[in-house]
Amino acid sequence: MSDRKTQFDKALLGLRSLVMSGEFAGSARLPEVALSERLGLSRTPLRQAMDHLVAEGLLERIETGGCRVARFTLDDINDAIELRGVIEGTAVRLAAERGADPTALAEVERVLDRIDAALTQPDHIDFDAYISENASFHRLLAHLSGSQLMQREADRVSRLPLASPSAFLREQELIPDFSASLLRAQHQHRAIVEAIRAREGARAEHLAREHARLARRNLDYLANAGPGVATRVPGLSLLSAE
Amino acid sequence: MSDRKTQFDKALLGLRSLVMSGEFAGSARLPEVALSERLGLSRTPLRQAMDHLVAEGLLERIETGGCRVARFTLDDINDAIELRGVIEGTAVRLAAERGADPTALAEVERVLDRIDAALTQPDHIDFDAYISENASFHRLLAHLSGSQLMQREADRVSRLPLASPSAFLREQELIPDFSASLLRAQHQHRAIVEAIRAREGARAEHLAREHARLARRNLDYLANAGPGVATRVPGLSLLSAE
DNA sequence: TGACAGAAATCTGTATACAATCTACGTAAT
DNA sequence: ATTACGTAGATTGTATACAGATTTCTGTCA
Repeated sequence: MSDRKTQFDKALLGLRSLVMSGEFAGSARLPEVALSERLGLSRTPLRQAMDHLVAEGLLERIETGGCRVARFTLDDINDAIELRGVIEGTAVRLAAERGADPTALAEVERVLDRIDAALTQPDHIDFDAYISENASFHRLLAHLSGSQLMQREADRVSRLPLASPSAFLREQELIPDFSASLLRAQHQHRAIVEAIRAREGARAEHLAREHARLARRNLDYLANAGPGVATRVPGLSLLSAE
Repeated sequence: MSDRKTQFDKALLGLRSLVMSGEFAGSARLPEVALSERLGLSRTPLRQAMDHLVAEGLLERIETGGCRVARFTLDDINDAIELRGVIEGTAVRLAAERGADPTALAEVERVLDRIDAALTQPDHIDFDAYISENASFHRLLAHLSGSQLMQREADRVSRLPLASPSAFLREQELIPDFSASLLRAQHQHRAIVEAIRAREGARAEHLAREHARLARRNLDYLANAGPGVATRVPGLSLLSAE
């Protein structure tokens, strides 16, 4: 079965969340024995997980051996978001150019309907639903290209630290005009799908790029919102002062 | 020292070249013990290397355990080349928009001069020099953006199977009009740098995308050139019939 | 007091041992 | 003949042991 939890999976999830929590955010080396004991497994799967996170960019190798938590500037994260926009943009352009599978398109629109439902309840936006459906939308979007590679790379770039489409969605109460921004985002969602249907590749690409920029606004705001916020947004503590 | 050859490095290089040679191209599982003995190391660094090649896309995991050599369609490789064009295009666009470091720009132009020198000798094109300088050019190009992330990702996408800027350069004698194509490529190189200097981001981006398309032409030709060629071009034997 | 050398302790990279799982083959039943 | 099943062998995932390198600590000397 593919959903069998292996020790490596445990190590990966556990280590990632430990790192994102900021507990090891200094530039010290990650101690393998201590971590493996803490996670309840041996060094072998832990080191596997460390390799994986180095590839993801969350950790960086130390010349003399071992890893440390990587540090990011605001520019780094903005670049990562930009790159996500570019790759998602390419996926939707290819979907438009090559023609998307109607079944997949229909499924995307069902997701968009559910997002509408989450947003249009007056006085009560269902944030949890939005977050989960938004993630689905972005996953399905890459799928529309019909290219396994695009799907994989879009997925990958979303895992870059703080570049995910959902990175800042949990911080509703911290960001001003947040629900207005969600409505704008959903409008862009619709426009992207419309462009794909109309085989307007360039338009779809530009829309996807612009869509990613919404995350930059939120990031910039949170980064300047003072130190108290850093501890509440997972991963934000990895931001170095420049 | 960072140039200390570790067992993992040996495993990575050895395994990659074994896989690219096509010897294991069937869909059978890669036997770890046999491979580790053959490469003269233990299973630990070998498995590390396998993880790395899975992330690179050269191997794929098997549900029930272990890895096999991934198989590619022509479409897969064309997508990889397209993606390389997109990412290199983004890097040069950012370089143009943000302004490239003059020192780095000067170095890029020195490389271009050396490519000219390799190409303009009548009756004798220095292919080896071209290959090496071309690789330098592409590496430096990503560097111009000033973004570490772009550099890393451009590097990464060049390692996708058969998507590297140099993937088909060694097959000069197999491809018709090859030297003409090299001249065209160099013309595009110059234009890209010119666009960066002029801060013409969109132009730089489009040029880089178009530049990547040159590789697609070569790929399409080699893929249809019959079975004899597959054994001569490293990695081409991984192409599945569709 | 500060710098430096050397030794002790710690830690990583690698090899190997082990257990759970998968694969393959052979046997039996339909 | 073909399918189901069970067992034996092989193979992976994981833990642990070990050696070399690195960091840290301590004591000495300037």
